[in-house]
Amino acid sequence: MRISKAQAKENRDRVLAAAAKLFRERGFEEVAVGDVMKAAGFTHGGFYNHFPSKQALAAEALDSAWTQMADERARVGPLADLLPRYLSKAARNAPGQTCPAAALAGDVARQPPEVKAVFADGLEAMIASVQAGLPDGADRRARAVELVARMVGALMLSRAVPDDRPLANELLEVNLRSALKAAGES
Amino acid sequence: MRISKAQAKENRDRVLAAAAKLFRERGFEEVAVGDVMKAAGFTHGGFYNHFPSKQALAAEALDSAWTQMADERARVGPLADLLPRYLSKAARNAPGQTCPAAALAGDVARQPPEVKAVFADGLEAMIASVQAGLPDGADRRARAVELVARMVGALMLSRAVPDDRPLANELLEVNLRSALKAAGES
DNA sequence: TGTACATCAGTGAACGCGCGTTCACTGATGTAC
DNA sequence: TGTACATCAGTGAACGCGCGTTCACTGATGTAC
Repeated sequence: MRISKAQAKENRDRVLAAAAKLFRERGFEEVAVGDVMKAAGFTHGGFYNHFPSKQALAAEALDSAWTQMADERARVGPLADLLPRYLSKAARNAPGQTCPAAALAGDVARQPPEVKAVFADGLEAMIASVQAGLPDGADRRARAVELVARMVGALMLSRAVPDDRPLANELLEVNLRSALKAAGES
Repeated sequence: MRISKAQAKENRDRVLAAAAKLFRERGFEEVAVGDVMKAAGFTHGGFYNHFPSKQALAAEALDSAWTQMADERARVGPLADLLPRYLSKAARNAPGQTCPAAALAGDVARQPPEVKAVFADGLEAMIASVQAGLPDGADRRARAVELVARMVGALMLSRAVPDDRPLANELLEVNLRSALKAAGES
């Protein structure tokens, strides 16, 4: 049955949203095209009406995840409000709805250039946004790059450590404290 | 043909070394048991004489990679010598021979608890080693945790960005500079 | 505005392929006597 | 020390399964007149 153009676009967006969530939760390879379509409420066959390949979906879904994260940055506002959310246990336990870098940097490193390019664009935007929230100074860009590396590293490592180890929370807390210090100096 | 016990152990070690390299290069899911055996010079069927499952290999290979990295830390010596190696283009391009955290943290986050435990042990050792190389002070452990998060984050992000973007090197250089500063203060 | 037909989003079966794992087999090593 | 036999590391075919992708089909939507 054919569907209205508006409906088709909405359905495509549902697929993309499901992919953005599932890929961050399980990684590119561990999510099947069928899983994404099922999560969006469809059967798998229709996938290729919207995307030429799974890899193309990966690139678009990554872009979509970055956009979602940029929207949240805009909504939350100041860096001092963002950091405690970014380095929280809640974020740790919800990779599907949080930073694409922390969820997918390892996977993206093994993806083709097109996917890496999308990743880099989103990361540049994140760095620029963090930079805008830092106190003035000649090395503000450098401080932003450092802070982003630390945020992403801390969240990733915390997720790779078993929940019940003190280290899992230590990574978040220690880095949050010093990140707030970096964001607060003026 | 049966093989001598010494030879069998040596063969097992060869499989483990191949796995430690391949898993870091391509991730757990993207490497087949057959790939590992072939890289070690065997056919795939004999794998189960040495390991009960691919997952068990993943845990052992991760442990092996951490040991290899700890050996290198011991060999290189002072933190000020280690940091320029860790955050180098050479390291960026050789995930199979460098830090397991930077190569596999994303994958490990989705692995069962046994694998996460091995990861956490290696990470604790790395933190302790970095801590020992830092200037004295009450918050030395915290500074070590921060530094490790930044090192791992910077290397991972650099690998996820296309080689030809300035950001790929900026991540390494900026973080190296400030890491050396953190290591040098006394 | 109404009619006839082309379009195309979604369905579900089917494809070829590579994966993790199993198995029967081989023959040198290890061991019981 | 020598002999007979059990052991077991390595081989390569085979297994069942899930994957990405293709395809014939359906029927409501879009469009030409």
